[in-house]
Amino acid sequence: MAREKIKLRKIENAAARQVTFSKRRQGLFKKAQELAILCDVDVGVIVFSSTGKLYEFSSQSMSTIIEKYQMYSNPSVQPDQTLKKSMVEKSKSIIQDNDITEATRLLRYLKRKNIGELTLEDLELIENTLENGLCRVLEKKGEKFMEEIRDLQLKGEKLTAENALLRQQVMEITKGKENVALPDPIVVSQDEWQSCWSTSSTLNFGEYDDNFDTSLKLGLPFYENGENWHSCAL
Amino acid sequence: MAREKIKLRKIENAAARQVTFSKRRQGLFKKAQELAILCDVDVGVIVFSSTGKLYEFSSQSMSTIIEKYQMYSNPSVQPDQTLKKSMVEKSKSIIQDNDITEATRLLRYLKRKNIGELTLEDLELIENTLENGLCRVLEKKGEKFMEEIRDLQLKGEKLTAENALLRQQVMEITKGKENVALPDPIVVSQDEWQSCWSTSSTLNFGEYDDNFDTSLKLGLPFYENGENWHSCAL
DNA sequence: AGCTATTGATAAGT
DNA sequence: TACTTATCAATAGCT
Repeated sequence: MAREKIKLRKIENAAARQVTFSKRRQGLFKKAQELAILCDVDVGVIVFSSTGKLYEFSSQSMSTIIEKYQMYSNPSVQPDQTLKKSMVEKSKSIIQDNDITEATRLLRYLKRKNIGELTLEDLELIENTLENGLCRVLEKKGEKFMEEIRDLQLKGEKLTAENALLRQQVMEITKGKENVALPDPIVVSQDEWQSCWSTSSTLNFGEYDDNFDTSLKLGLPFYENGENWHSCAL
Repeated sequence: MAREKIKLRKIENAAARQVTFSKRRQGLFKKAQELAILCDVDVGVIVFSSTGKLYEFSSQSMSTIIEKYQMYSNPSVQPDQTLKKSMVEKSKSIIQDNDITEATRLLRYLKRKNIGELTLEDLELIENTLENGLCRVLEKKGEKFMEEIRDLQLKGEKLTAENALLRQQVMEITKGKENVALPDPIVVSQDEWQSCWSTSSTLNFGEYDDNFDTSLKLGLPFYENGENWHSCAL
């Protein structure tokens, strides 16, 4: 945000990176401070430099904030019984979301139509779809998806933790009591749990991608090699 | 920083304060994100609204950062062991899929360009994108996402079942032995588990999104409006 | 939710 | 390392 726009990616020059780190860290803390005061909220910011050094800002005490955070994200509750059967159904209905369906239908229509035959109406339809439908919907979907996944992750963590605790209890109780017959617990190993992510890595279309538009905000040219794209203001 | 300068003190008007809170919270998270990427550092931000609602951003997993923080400020305490920390990262990479990025970049461009100015070349590009990229990719992406979620669900079910079994074991063993002292298990209730579909409770970034689109399908790239790692890329 | 006039943050340069 | 300044980015007040 200054003499030149910079791309949102790791600054390679170490010195420059250090300078930027100082400046932006200050800026971030200032913003946090302002947010806390203006809006009367609690804010905590933790930064670990690449060398492992800790920088922090908090409107109140950091430990208080962390405590609150942990209480919030790890509330202990009541025992459970059944499983969550409705989830799959939920998933299904989710997938056939209306807006997406509409948008996809449009796109399919466009695909069939000869490109030369597109009318202005078609184009406006495209734009409207993109503008009012797809973009926002997809955006929300991305967010929502991430929330769902993170939520599931949290639940999984809790369950795993509880699981470990329970298993430990059983171990302790039965210590030295080989006469106590117990059914083998169904165990989901941590490996298996984690594998649900590593197996899905094959589902990743690309690796970490440098082509990714990391420029700050809008305004970068788009398809830098295609001459007819140069003029576009994203 | 706008039409008028404001004083650095609590905004008295509740409505205005709420609006500012939304805007600046987004801004703060964006700044945090930029700092993390540009300077290759770990950043965690926790915000508690005055109503007690949690908002957070973290470049890695928040629990990792908090662990590090506690280790740093209290080296004697060895924090609990690693759960699936890489999952959030994985999620991020999933969201940053390449094809999607390309396709949505095109759409973003189209959104800005005056519809009348589209050249034939543009139109061909649209078609190609739609034909080869968007539809198929988005579909695939939706599937993948669902797979991820289903996978997590399965793991969760297994864990839940195992927990129930373990708890039963503990109950039986300790039956009539009130002298056996056991820590209370951390339990995730069914309600809570299910609620991960109906609410975005703990990790919700939006404020009053009653019209929030609960449908899910596609995850889209990354970073534009300052939402942390999920956002519109169109 | 969008839209701008302004203020604020900051990348380079000194 | 700190200061300066041209630019880019965030956002306050409105609609």
